[in-house]
Amino acid sequence: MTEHDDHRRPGRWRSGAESKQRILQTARDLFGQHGYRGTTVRAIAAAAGVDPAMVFYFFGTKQGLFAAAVEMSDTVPPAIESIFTAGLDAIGERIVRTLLENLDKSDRTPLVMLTRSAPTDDRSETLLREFIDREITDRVAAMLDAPDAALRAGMVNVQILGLAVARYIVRIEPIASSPVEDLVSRFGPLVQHCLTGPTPQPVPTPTPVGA
Amino acid sequence: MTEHDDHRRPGRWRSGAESKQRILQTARDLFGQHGYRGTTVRAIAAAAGVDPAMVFYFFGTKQGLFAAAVEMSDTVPPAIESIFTAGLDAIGERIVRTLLENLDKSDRTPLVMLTRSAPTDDRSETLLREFIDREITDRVAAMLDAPDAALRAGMVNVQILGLAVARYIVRIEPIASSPVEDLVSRFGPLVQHCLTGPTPQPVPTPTPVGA
DNA sequence: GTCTATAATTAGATAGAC
DNA sequence: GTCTATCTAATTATAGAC
Repeated sequence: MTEHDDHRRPGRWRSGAESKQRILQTARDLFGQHGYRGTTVRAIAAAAGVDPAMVFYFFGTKQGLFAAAVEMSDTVPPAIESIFTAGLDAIGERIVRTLLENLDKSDRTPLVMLTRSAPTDDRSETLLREFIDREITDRVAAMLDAPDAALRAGMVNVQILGLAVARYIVRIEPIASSPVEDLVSRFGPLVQHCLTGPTPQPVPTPTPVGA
Repeated sequence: MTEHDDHRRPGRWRSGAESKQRILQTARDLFGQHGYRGTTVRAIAAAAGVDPAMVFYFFGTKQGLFAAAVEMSDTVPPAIESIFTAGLDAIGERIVRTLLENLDKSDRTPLVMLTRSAPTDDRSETLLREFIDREITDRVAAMLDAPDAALRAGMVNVQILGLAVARYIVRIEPIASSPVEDLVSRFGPLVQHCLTGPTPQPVPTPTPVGA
């Protein structure tokens, strides 16, 4: 809804590419709000102001549309790069801030779309796993040379997923409506500790069972 | 599948309650695996070995069945109590261990069912929010007298949700297949720090923007 | 490129026999 | 209580006119 190029060029560009873009944009919105199974092609078509048949004309199947909507990476890439090029110092803060700032301004981001879709759609589950591995785990693990690099990166994934789910999917308070900076000052150090903190002892307190 | 009372009492108990229980059990399994929208009444009936019509006979609607399956709290209650009755000491460990142990032995727990269903079903989203508030946030916040008690409890929610999603929904490695004790020794102190750690400064490093 | 059918399938839900 | 048959509505997807 934000920045629509509504000046329809009369001649050039045959005019079909415009509909395709509107469909994609709308698809990202709805998939991001209701997930894969919760979003119908008809709903997307209606919201985009086109005929349902056009969706299939452009993207073949619903899955094809979803795939196109997911890999449209017009938001994250440039921001993500700057996280890792600055080294391990204060990287926790940068991860949290970048995550929240990107997700706050548009919940039609791949991370949200996939997180909403994964629970009911097997293909989305795989896509989300791959997305997280490629975009986060691999980069984070590559910066560490500790033997437990994978586990530490996994802990960061837990923070990111937990934050995304609590703030954007389930909307739990006060996480859902806290200012970005508040969450950065809380979760930044936490993420930093996951990556560069000391390795904990196996079981400090065995916690005796029973009464 | 674990403990089925298969000795069908000939006369007493009319014999209908048995089917009802089988349906409920199966419903928890499937809702926990595929979420609300990803599970059909017919699939539940088939897996339970009964006719689809019986499901509606007992529970009226699909939503009714889901509600009944969710509020069947046969797993968590006793374990949850012991977490909070032992005070703030090592509570992080207890929270993480209890969570993982309960979820590991049956992913048909309310937490998983709701977390799988919430992203595509509005009613489940609300139910999950209420469940978390009632079962976790309120109890945790009540133990703290700090002014930021709500935020700290929210941070614990992020840990729990992130752990649940990463391990049971999206199955991200190495979180998905790490032994419980490994995760306890990692996330226990983390959760503890969320609750009893020092309050962080607003913005330690303002992170200058641009090049 | 765009739209009007319409096919093929599937899901939730009901009526009524047994 | 249990099952057969069925209704209704919605969905993905296709064929073909314009």
